[in-house]
Order: sequence, then C-alpha cells, then structure tokens
Amino acid sequence: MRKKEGNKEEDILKAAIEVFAQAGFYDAKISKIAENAGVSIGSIYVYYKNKDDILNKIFEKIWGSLFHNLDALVARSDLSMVEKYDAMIDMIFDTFTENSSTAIVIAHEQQRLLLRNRDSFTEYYDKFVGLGEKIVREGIKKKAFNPNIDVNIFRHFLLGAFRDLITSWAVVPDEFPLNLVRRNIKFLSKYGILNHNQE
Amino acid sequence: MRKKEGNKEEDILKAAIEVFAQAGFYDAKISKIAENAGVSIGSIYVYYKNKDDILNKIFEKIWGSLFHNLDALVARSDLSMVEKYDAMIDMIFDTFTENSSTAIVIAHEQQRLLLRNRDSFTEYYDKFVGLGEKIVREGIKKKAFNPNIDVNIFRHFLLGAFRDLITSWAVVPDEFPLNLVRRNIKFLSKYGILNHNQE
DNA sequence: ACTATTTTTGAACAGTGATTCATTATTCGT
DNA sequence: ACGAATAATGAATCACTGTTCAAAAATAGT
Repeated sequence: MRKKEGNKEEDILKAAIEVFAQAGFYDAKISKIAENAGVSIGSIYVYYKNKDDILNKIFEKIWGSLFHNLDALVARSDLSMVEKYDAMIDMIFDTFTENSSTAIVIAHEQQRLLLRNRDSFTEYYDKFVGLGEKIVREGIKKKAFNPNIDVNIFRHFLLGAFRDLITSWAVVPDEFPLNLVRRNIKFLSKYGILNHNQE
Repeated sequence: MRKKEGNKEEDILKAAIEVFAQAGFYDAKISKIAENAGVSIGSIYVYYKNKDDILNKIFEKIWGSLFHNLDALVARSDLSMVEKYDAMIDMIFDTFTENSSTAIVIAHEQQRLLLRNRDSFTEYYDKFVGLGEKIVREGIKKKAFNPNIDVNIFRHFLLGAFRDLITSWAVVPDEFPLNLVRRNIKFLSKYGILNHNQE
C-alpha cells in the first residue's frame, strides 16, 4: 500500500480560499487552484467531488471553528452578560481577521449559498446562530439587554454590519485599523450613534 | 423609417432584475432574460453591450434614484438632525422594499463589483455615500450624534446591517414584518442593544 | 404598392473551463 | 527486487452559454 504524501487536501483548501477570495468563486479557475496548491488538476478531484464541494468545505471549516469557540464561551459562568457579549464580538472578530481571505469568501458567497443551497449548507452555521441568540435572550432575561428588540433581527443587523466591515478591512486594511473597527462595532451595537451625554 | 415598438430596453432590464435575483448573476441565462422580457436573444444585444452591461445599468438606476432622493432630503432645513437621519433610513428602506428584487441583486453582486470593477461602478454610489456621511458629520457638529464614532465605519455598519435585513425580508417576508424591521434598524442604529432604563 | 430604412430575430459560432479517466509514478510488504 | 495496491497526473472531452450577424419582418414616406 502506498500512503499519501504531504497533505494535499489541506493544501488545496488553502489555495482555493486564496483564489476564491481574489477572483470570486465563478471566476476562480480550478487550474489556478491546482497551480497554487502545487498539485495537479486531477488531484483536486481525488480530494474533492467538484468545485462546489471545495467551497462547502471552506464554510464547514470556518463555521465549525466559530461554533466550537462560541460553545466554549456560552458555557462560562464567570462573565456578566455584557462581558459575554463583548467576548463574543471579540471571538468573531479575531476569527475573521486571522483568516481574512476566508472572511472575504464568506462575505461574497454565503448569501448565495444560503439562498440556493440551504439544505447542503453546514449545520454549524445554524448551531452558531442558535448560540448567539441564546446569549442575547439570556441578556434580555437578566435585564442587561433591551427587551423590545427582536432577537432575530438583531442577529442579522450585527452579522450584516460585521460582514461589511470585515470585508472592507480585508480589502484595504490601511483604511480600517483593526482596533478602531473592533471598538466601533462593540460601541455601535451596544450604544448606537446618538450622543447620550448631550451636554 | 421604422419606430421601435413598446419599450424593449426597459422590459429587458425588468426581466433581468428578476432573473438575476432568482438565479444569481452567473447562473442567470441570457436566454431566460429574453424569454421573460418577451424579446428575442438578439434584441438584448441591440439594447445592451453584454451581460455585464445589463447589471451595471441596474446599479446605475437604483443608486441614481437613491442619490436624488437623498439629495432632496439633505436640502431640507425644516428637520432636526435626528429627524433627518430617520427620514434617510425611511427613504432607503422604502426604495429597497419597493424594489425587492433589485435589493436582492444589489445584496448579492455589489461587493464583487465594487471590489473588481471599482472604476466602472456608477458614480451615484459614491455621491450617495458622500451625502449620507454629510448628514452624520453635521449631526456630530450639532451634538446630536456621538463625536467618537468613526463616520466611515458607521456607514459600513449601517449599510451592511441594512443589506442583510432587506435581503432576509425579500426572501422570506413573513419572517420579517416590514414595520418591525424598520423600527429595529432605526432603534438599534441610534440606541444599540443595551437596556438604558436598567431600573 | 413599392422602396428605403430600421428593427428584430435566432441558428450557428466560438471560447471556455470543469471534469474524466487511461496512464504513469510511488510506496509498501514480503 | 518484485508485485500489488494506491496515489497522482494532465491531455482530451464535452457541455454549456454568451455573443454574432446574415436574413427576415415591420414601418414610414411617397
């Protein structure tokens, strides 16, 4: 028997993330992914069923990671609800900024996949969303969060805002200093834009 | 001489918006657009240079409309800054909900176009953004808005949130009652999620 | 009704790139 | 060192669809 040398499966995934982020899924060429991964075109089809499969695995991986991190966070009992919320923002923020190309891919392709491949979309996403909503609901119960906001709407509000800002940062990092973005996301989602110390 | 009958140019654009919204730009077939517009394939190329040109015209039209509406709003002197801000949200909200398929197309394709066709992207978008930022800056100067938030970041925050929510509404309207979404966008962007009447 | 002019048409073309698969290379156990 | 058995390869295939353009149809003026 012969063993597989190196880790082609991972090399291909990494190369695909870069190529998808750079060119967009449809303009990304399998041949380019193969080239960047240092692998033949045929090998890609040994490890992945087809082009869509590669994309799905990318989502599987990042949402899996986000879910597990959030799961650990939800379990902590040493944090107040606001601290937990801040920690969640930080966790999401760190995950995306450490994987900026993945962030771009998600920002570009997730909507389309959710809309037209809802069934084959990674279950980690739904689990992740469930945990996030749990934090907010608990915060409402403990009177830290406003009971009048719609949790589902808030979720889209926050993730939508996140997506635009992370993408902007990933594309032109200089215009969006990480700490400034992080601080503003936390502040705006908690306090909004109004000036509360009006004089 | 012969006159053109009907308004094929407009019919094609309307059909394209529906097909793009339904299938996504890449999976949208020119033949399907022709069929839905009640026009031959050849006619599409009489009125538009190519497939990309159709998409660009869609963006041109909606951002043009948004810009002109916001321009009129900025000129009004009978509104306080907060009222002006609310009116802006309402205007954007109304425009997108009245053109829900266009909203979906924008949500799906704008990022990609901005990233890879920045130069050929409608100038109305930049003008629109400029006006929006003007309102916020003026609000800060008049102490209605928090001077510590970054205007550019706030813009992405708000538009990103908008995009996700409008898309969600357009896809499953029942889960996102319009008035509830509108109220939550306004409230969250102004006050955030924290409970300010804590006891 | 006839001609000139413009509009419309859709079959055919052409470029593309994802995918296949017969062949080659590599590894391992004996 | 030899023969399985598995892994890797990439040229060739093939389906697909955006675009073209020569011909047909419609209109207007006379």
